[in-house]
Amino acid sequence: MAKALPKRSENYSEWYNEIVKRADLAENSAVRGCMVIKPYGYAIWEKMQRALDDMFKATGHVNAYFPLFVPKSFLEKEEEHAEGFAKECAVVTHYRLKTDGKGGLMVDPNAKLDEELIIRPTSETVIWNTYKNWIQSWRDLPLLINQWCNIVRWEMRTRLFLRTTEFLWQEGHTAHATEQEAVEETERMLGVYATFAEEWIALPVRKGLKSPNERFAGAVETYCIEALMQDGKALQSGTSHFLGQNFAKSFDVKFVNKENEQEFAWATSWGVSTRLMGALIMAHSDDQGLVLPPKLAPIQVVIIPIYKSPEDLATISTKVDPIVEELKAAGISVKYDDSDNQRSGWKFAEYELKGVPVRLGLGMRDIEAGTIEVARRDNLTKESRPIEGLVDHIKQLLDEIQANIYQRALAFREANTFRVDTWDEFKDQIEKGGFLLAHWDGTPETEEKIKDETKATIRCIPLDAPAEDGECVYSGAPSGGRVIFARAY
RNA sequence: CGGGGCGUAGCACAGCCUGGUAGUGCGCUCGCUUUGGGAGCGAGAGGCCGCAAGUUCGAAUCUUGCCGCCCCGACCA
Repeated sequence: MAKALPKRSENYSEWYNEIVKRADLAENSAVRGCMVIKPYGYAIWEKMQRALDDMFKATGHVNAYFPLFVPKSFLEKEEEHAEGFAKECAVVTHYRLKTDGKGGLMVDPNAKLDEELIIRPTSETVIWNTYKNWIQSWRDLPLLINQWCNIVRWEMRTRLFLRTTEFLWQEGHTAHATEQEAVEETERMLGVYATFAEEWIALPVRKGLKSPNERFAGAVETYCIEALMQDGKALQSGTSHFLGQNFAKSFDVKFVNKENEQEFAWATSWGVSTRLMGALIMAHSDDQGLVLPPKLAPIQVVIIPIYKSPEDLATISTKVDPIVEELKAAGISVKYDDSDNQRSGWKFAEYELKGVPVRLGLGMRDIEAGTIEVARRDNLTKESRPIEGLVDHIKQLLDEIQANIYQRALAFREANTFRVDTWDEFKDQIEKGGFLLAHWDGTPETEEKIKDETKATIRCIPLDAPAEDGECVYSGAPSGGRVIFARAY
């Protein structure tokens, strides 16, 4: 018997790593900090990409592609941006190798680049350098572009999907004629991310603003969605930045407005990454493995035959084939696993590990009775029901599972969101995890001290927070509303 | 870059302290029996014990150096 997964409650981090590995999502590569996304994991990512891309298109965006390399001089143009990213950049300094005469290779010292190239940690600079040529008049605006690509951030420590040296993401970069339009775009895309998280990943998120400390380097305002994982830690799942005119000024992107005046363009940028895969895994999975929301499952329904002889299998297959066809015709992705190299019990466990939302089991006993076994991954229940009307039932069931895992995650978050009013309560509760709603005096100093003492950061200032007078949980200074504190990934 | 740990079969590990023929489980191959929740029994195949030097009659084991990986911190989506 294969080794059981570590228990979620005992060693969350090991449990997470095992699921990633055993469900065939990804593995560490031989390259430092980089990950190999395996076909099954990539299939889920592709579904995310497709859904997001449709949402971007529906909001007027188009895709394009910009270079991987950022000349150093580009990166240094926006001062805060440069400072924020300087510490985590991979730098290309040479363009050629040569043989060293001992069977190895060495960097050719004669092939030093005049200007170093940074492997993009994000593309604001390359893109705004290009936008300079694309934007002349208010008629060129808004410019609504997205790119799907890889980026590199040289982090000290990495974790599969949550933080890898290289990762996949999309980054939207838009230019607008007015501040208001840009702010609206920033908020619109935050809304798109929240909708995607909730409707597709079944992940409830809190929308909010980052505190100045946590703001994106070079942004005027950073909006984010924050989710709560099952171990009580927060995961920043997407960000949308209002960049003001910072990049337009740095890259001299001016347009002539309707009043015939020169004006700097207003910018936004927004991104989500393969980190969403980490969110998906951590939010829903259990001690049996991954739990996939039906909308993102590469295989929504798996059918497993239970048989003793090849003759039985043939009989079962005759019964299964039309079911497969009907499910496909209904737009449901289905796999009939009639492979003969594993026993049915093994297959049950395997597809549970991989998070397949619905499993159908069909054996000779069912054939005599005209029934089929329907098992749900989300709550691990199963029932025997007539084959009659199966497809409609499954359609409904998939919707129900999607809704159920969302509700479950929401209930978890609500049960782990606490209003905290004293510093003692704060210190006590932060050890147990969860979102802490507390008053904050609005100063970076207080935020920093809280972080030093408890490792908790302000995840966001919620957009829907009601105004509420109170006293800062740390300093006692007056505060106009509660913010969300948590320990974060 | 600091603090800890680990490199032995495809994978997970024991053996090391106290030097003496290379082990276990999973997986793999073959056979028989099984098959409604990760099958059982039997027989096999598979190793430069991370690399290098040293000590010794003899090193997986002791010593030194190097390389690699993991965990914890600093960094961070």
